[in-house]
Amino acid sequence: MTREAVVDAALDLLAEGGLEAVSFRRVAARLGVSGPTLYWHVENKRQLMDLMAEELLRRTGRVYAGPEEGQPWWEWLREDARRTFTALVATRDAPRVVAGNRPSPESFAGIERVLGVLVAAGLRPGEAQQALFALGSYVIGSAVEWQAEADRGRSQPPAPGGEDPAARRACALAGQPLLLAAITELVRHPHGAAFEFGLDLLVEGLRARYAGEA
Amino acid sequence: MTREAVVDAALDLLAEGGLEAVSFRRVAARLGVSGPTLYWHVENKRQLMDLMAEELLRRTGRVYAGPEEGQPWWEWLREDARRTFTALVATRDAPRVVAGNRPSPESFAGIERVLGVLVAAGLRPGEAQQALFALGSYVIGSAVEWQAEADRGRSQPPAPGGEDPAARRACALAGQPLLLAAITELVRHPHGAAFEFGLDLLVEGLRARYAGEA
DNA sequence: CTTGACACCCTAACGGTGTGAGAGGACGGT
DNA sequence: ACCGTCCTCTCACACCGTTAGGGTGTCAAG
Repeated sequence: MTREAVVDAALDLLAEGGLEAVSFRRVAARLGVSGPTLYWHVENKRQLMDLMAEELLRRTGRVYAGPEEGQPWWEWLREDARRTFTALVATRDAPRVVAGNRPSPESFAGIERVLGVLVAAGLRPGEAQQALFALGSYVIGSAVEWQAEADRGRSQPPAPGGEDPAARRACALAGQPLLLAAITELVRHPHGAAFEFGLDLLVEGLRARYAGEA
Repeated sequence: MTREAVVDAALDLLAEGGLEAVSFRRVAARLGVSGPTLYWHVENKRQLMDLMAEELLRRTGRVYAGPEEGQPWWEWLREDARRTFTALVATRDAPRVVAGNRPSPESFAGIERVLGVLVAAGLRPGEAQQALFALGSYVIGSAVEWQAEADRGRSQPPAPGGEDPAARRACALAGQPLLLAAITELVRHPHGAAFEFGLDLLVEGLRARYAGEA
């Protein structure tokens, strides 16, 4: 009955039933423990959420680990963002849990390492931090938006216009030809294409701005 | 006692006490009405949140209005994102309310107009939509992150290290010299600088990619 | 003038939530 | 044998979203 076990149980509940399924009583029940007992291991619900966010980020696979041998820093930034995004989108409501959680003191060392890489590439420390902030904001913003759309699709599938999805879209978007064209164009792409588009803008912008100074 | 009044009261409560201060009973009390009465005007709490998000976006000042005469599309994109960001950051918890709300059907017309502008600039409809998605995700992601930090500063000001903020930072970040350098560098900038950095990357990336084809 | 329909509001209540207070059991050191 | 510390319990509070059902008022039709 450690604090880790509590966080694990909470994350299990999150994966199964979404954010609203995570309650103190339910987490306790899953551990064979009754309600307020959790207050011995965890200070707050807020703190539990923070711990969950931290653990979720840790499970995305060695975030802030640093680039591999011979890998350009921009490629590494891109891949790290991509991995975080897919991991967040994979488990239900994970983006909403992670959103707005400042890295814990123990993550500072990792951030420090990444800043080191970027500073070695020619960025000033402030620029490096801004770049990290921009990438992080974009990743979690995209993940939140993405999951919200997934939830919507799960709750209101009864749309008029028949069974064919294309026909339904055409019916719903009558009068907005460009939106219709955009969506039918995007439907052919893999699911993460919209995310990749902005990611490419950010990373390539960084590369164009700072590459070659290392 | 219209639905608009309910949403207005809810937004007042949000501005005063944050998201957790917005409850059906409190909104009703502010309107001189008792609890479940709201169910006559509003279907759900979820729907109330959606309406609040919609109204919040509307109050950012004519979003999706279209560029002004002689204004390049990229400048207009940038300014629109900036206005939305500052408006969201201005009222407490507004980012969390807005995050993950798909534009209502009535906003489709506005989106259609923006897509028209971008398509006229040479983007394909799918690209235009991806650009809008990227900008929107970045804006709300930044706003959420930003406000979360503001909340944190409000809740845990008792930090060790004395009164001087700089000394406190130096104490807290001992061992992370680059982070310390980054923060002391950023403290001199206006508060929106970190947001502006990523916004510039996105907008300039779009401009470099598609300008001149119009 | 009466009657009925409808819009709007009420109270009572249910099950759930986060959280606090205090009691009690297990266990190791003195 | 006693104490203190860890851990869990029960009980209780105040609040939450939501449902059910019973009222008022206004207003049109008979």
